[in-house]
Amino acid sequence: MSEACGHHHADAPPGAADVARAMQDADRRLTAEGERMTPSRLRVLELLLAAGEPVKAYDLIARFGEDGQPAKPPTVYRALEFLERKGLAHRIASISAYVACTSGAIDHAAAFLICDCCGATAEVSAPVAGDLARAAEVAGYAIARTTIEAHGRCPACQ
Amino acid sequence: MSEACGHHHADAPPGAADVARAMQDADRRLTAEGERMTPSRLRVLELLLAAGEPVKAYDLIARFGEDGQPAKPPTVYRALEFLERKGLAHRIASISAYVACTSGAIDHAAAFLICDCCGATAEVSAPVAGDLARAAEVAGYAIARTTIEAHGRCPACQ
DNA sequence: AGATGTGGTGTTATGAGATAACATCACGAC
DNA sequence: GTCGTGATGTTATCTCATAACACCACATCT
Repeated sequence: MSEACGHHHADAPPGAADVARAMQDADRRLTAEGERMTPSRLRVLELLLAAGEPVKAYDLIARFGEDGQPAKPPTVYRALEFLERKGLAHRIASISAYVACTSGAIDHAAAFLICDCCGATAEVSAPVAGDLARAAEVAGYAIARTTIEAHGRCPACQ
Repeated sequence: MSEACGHHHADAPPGAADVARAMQDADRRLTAEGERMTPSRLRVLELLLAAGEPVKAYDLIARFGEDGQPAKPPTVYRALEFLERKGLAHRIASISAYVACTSGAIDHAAAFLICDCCGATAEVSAPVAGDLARAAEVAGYAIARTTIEAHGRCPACQ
């Protein structure tokens, strides 16, 4: 996740208690909606939450087994697709990575600030809806979803 | 480039004269800047301009030779990197495709409206700079470049 | 002219990201 | 209990992108 600035310094990852709480919240919410929070889906969510920063799919695959056994790619990609569909995770296209959603809102258009130095990301909720929606209206497009990713340096890396 | 809507209808591609003119403009401008507009670079630019919509890298590779001979991947990826660096092309991360720049401005932050049905795209210039810049400032991030891509349906596909 | 530095190209090979296809399984509804 | 639906396991493959290294073109300096 890091680049040429020489000093690596990711955010402190969330503690195990935070991860467990977020997982329980998600589990309860989705189960109430009639969705199936299966072990694979919970495990991928756990890995994303524990990382606290964007993670590559193949890193998830490698970390999947408790005992160091990797998962098969479709196992993880299917879980990611589910989590993304349910608003628990986001794909960051510009770096081909995935991150747990840190916004309380569901069904939200997310935007990301991504540090090219240390890999930290900040999720900011839909700061651009107004402008972009206006541009789309002028052009006659009906927008279904957006990918908004800003790259640069986080406060610590400047 | 198209999806499940059943009716395929890309924009009419630009005519050969338009392509030739755009290539000459780019050639003159960059040559004046001391850059080398080599045959590979011109060819990739030509393919992008002629397509008039986002093109996958391996489609460019396949179409590269006049006689149907494909290029080697690095040839095309190097040209794309150059064209993107010079503001003549953009990568659209959410669909892993490349498109010729249709904005007159150089050094601009581009945003795209992408039709998931027919693959048409509209480049709109940095409609979001204000909002996103504000969010970045609040979070303390120094932004260097942005990826802004909105997916949905173009007027013709609705 | 000859030396040399920089940037571009050709080529081989491989790494990284993602999905197709098909068999099997779990579970609720009827 | 059988049937449909959605999840999973498994194999294989496809797509996207780059590393590494040799060689070449061209400008510049002496």
